Amino acid sequence: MYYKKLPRREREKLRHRRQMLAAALELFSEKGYHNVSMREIAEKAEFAIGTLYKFFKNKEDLYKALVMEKTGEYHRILSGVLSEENDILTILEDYIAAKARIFADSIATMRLYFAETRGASFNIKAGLDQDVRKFYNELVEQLASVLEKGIRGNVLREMNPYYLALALEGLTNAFLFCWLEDPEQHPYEANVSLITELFLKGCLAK
Amino acid sequence: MYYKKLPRREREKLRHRRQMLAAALELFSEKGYHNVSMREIAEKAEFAIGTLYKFFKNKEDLYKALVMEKTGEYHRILSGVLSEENDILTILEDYIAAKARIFADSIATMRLYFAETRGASFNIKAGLDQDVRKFYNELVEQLASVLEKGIRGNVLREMNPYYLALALEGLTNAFLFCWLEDPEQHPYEANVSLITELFLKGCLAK
DNA sequence: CTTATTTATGAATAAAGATTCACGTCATGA
DNA sequence: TCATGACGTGAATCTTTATTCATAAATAAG
Repeated sequence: MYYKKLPRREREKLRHRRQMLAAALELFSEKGYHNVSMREIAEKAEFAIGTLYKFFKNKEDLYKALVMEKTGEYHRILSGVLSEENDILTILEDYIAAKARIFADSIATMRLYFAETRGASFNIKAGLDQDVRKFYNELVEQLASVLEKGIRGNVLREMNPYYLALALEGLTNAFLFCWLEDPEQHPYEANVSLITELFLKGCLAK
Repeated sequence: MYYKKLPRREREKLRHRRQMLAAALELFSEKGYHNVSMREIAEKAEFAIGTLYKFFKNKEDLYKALVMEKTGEYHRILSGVLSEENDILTILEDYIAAKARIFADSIATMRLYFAETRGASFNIKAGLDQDVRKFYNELVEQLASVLEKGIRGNVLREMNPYYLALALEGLTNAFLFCWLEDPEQHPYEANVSLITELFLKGCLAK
């Protein structure tokens, strides 16, 4: 384990950095990029403004670091699920459930994540935009290739796998948004099987 | 026709107001609320800043007027489709297609609309948020009640109609977003039937 | 203990942008 | 033609932040 080797000073520095990012996450996800000031972040993290600037070149840099870090985590998990050796249907259910778990773990991150990937990425000038999109597109592509395998194996019917992936994303996201707005009224976990069913069999009677 | 009765002065005033809103729409939808200045809007509309403030109390007021106006239009159309006397399947296809048409008509408005309803509404402090959400929720409820009719008529299978409406929204929105990002690569119109099929029959083989 | 180095601080600076308002300009009616 | 009120103007003001930097505190090295 690398971090054990690091001298105390270094470890502290990393911890401070994490604290700053945690404070920033909470604020950004609640109020959005432009409605949060560096002063606010500094106060919440219990550091001086100047200290923030020792760690991050500027506000955009801080934001980018935050989003990239969280996006990376998120995608690593989902990508892992999609790489399992299970059969398609199991993978799909796992994927849908994994999304639920990630959301449950950290609503704040999710808000941020969606603001970036789904909102027309108005929050920030440029640059980040591209990087996050890349992550997201990779995930959709990976999902598409899993679905394609299902199609080739005659488990799923013949259709454009990319669009199918898109559909699944749209479906799950709709429920996740709904859940975000009113967590106890619309629990996502409870709907995992509904989503799976709907995706596989549609809503037509019989 | 009311506007004919209005004295010329009044009509001009209304036209000016529209011009300002049009300029604002273009800018906001392209760069987002916080990255557009009142000066910019004034210049684009070819008025002085002071004039803008004669029409709108402040920036937020202008934004709100804009979003509410466009949201109203959008929902009036979709609500109309949902109120037709046709059978469920026809209504559904019409609905999906109507969404396509609206999007095609004005990408700018759509960006704005989604930034408000789907992005966690970071763009603006409050107030608007609620009003727009209300519009959106009404629409989903209306869609749900149409779907419910379909369920009662045994055309669709037994399930929570609200969640079904949610699913359809998610599905269509995913494709619309995709189209927004790359209009010629992923034409939405071309996918209307794919969406309908998928929604009704799912993707399971046989 | 002294010096050097690294890290933390927050008052001061600078820039951006929202909002105001005292003043022109134009149309209307007497 | 002149008076009046509605409309339009944009320089000046007022706020709000992002960002810098001289200084202090903490830590490590000798």
